[in-house]
Amino acid sequence: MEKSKGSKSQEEVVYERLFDVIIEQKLQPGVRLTEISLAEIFAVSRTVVRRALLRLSYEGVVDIKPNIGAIVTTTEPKDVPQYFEARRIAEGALIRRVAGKLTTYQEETMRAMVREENRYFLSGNRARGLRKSIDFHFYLADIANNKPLAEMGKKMIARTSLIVAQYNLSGSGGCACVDHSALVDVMVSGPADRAENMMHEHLQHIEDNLYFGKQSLETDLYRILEIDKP
Amino acid sequence: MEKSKGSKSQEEVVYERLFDVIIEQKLQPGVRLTEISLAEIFAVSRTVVRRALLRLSYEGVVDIKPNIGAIVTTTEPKDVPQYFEARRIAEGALIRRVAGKLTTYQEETMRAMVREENRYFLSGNRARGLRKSIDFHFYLADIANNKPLAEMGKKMIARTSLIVAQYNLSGSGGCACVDHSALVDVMVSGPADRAENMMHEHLQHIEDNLYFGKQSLETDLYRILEIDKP
DNA sequence: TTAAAGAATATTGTATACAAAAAAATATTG
DNA sequence: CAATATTTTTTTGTATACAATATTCTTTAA
Repeated sequence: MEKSKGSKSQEEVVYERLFDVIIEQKLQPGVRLTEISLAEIFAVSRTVVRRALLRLSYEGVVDIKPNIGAIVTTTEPKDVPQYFEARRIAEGALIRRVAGKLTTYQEETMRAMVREENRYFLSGNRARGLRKSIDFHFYLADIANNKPLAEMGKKMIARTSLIVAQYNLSGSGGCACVDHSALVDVMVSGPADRAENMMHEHLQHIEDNLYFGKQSLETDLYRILEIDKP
Repeated sequence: MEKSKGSKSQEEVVYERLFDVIIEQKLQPGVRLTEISLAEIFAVSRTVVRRALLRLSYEGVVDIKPNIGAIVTTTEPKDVPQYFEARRIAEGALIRRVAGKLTTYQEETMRAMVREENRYFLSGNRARGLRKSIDFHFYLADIANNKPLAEMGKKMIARTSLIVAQYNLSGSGGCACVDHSALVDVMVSGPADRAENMMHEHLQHIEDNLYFGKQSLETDLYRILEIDKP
C-alpha cells in the first residue's frame, strides 16, 4: 500500500504482484497460498514470501491461520455490511477533505483515470477496468492529505473489492455502472456534504448489487501467475 | 491488537510486551529496538523478534527503516493534527454505534474501568492509569460491533497515545483531566450526535494540551524490560 | 585540532536446515 | 464397504549461518 525506494526489495515484488492478482480477481477468495509454491514461483526463499504474506494479512486481503497457512481472505455474508460501513465512513471523510479543493491537475488526472477505466470495461477487459476503478478510489485517498485516513480508506477499498470479487463474479464489476465522473464533478464544485452523500450512495449501490449465492472457487497458482511449473 | 488462542505463541508474547511497554510510555519514541538485544532479552531467536516488530510497525507504534532497523515511532509536530483527526473520525463513528444501546453489563464494566483508572492516577501510578485510560477507549471500540472500524479506532488510539507520550511527558497524562464518566453518561442516555460531539471535544482537549518543546529521550532496554544483562 | 579516509564492528537481509504440526494417504478392522 | 487407526507426506514454525549494508572507531594528512 505504501510506496518506497527506487529498487524494489524482493519482498515488495512478491507483495505487489500478489496484491494486484488478488485485487484483479485472478485469485479467488479461499485459494490457498502455500509458502513453498510462492517461493518457487518468485524464485526467492520462504523467508521473503513469509514477510510478504504477513504484510498482505495486515492489509486484510490474506488470512493467515497459525500452523495452517494463508488463504485469500473470504468474507461471510453476515460480515459484509460492516466492511462497507467502515469504507463509507473512511471514504466519506476522505471526499469531504477534497470537496471543492481540487486542483486543475488533480481534476484532469481523475478525468483521465475515468476515461481509461471506461475504455477497459467497454473493450471487455474486466480485470483491468476493475483495477483502474480501484486506482481511482486510491487516488482520491492519496490527495486528501491525511496519511492515516488514506491508509484506512485504501484498506477498506481493497477489502470491499475482495468482497465484490467473492459475491459479484458475474455481472457489473464493482463500480462500472455508476459513473465515477459524477464523483469528480461534485468534488470540483459541490460542498462537502453533497460530496459525502454521493460517495455514500455510490458505495451503497455497490453493496446492494452483491449476490450471495453459491460460487465455484479453484485455480492453479502457476497458471495465474503465468510461470512454468518446474 | 487482536486476541487469539489459549497458549500464546512466542511472537505474541514479544509483541504484547513491547506494545504494552511502548503504550505505557516506558519506551520513549525514538528509542532504537535492535533485533539481537530483544532476542536476548526474550530468549527467542531473531526470527520471532522480527515478526513481532513487523507487526508493531503495521500497528504504527514502531517504525522500521530498511537496512537500518526499528525505533519506537516518532511524530513530527506538523503531522500531529492528521492523526487526531483520523482518531476523531474513527472513534466518533464508534461511539455513534453504541450511543443509547449500552447494556447494563457494558455500562457497569465501563464505570468500573473509570474508577480503576482514577484510582491509579490519584495514587500517582501514571503509567498504569494511562494504560487503563487506553483500555477504556479500546473497550468502547470492542463493543461497537464493527471489526474493521474497531481496528481503525484502536490503531489511532495507540498512535495518538504515542504522540501524547512524546509531547506531553510532564503534566496531565492523556485523558486524566476530562473525566471518562461523562462519556459513559452520554453513551447510556444521549443521542448519537451528542455522544459524537462529546467524543470530539474530549479528543480535541487532549490534542490542545500537547506541548511541542524539547524532550530528552534515552533509555536502557534491559532495565525497562526488567531483565538482567547477560 | 579537524576532516577525511579506511578498517573494524555491529546490525539487518536472506537462505536454509531442522523441529513441530497438520493434512493426506494407506492400512486395518468391524 | 465404511469407519477408524496408523503411517507417510506436506506444510508451517523456529533457529542459525552467512551475506550485504550501515555504523563506529581508528588512522592519517592538512
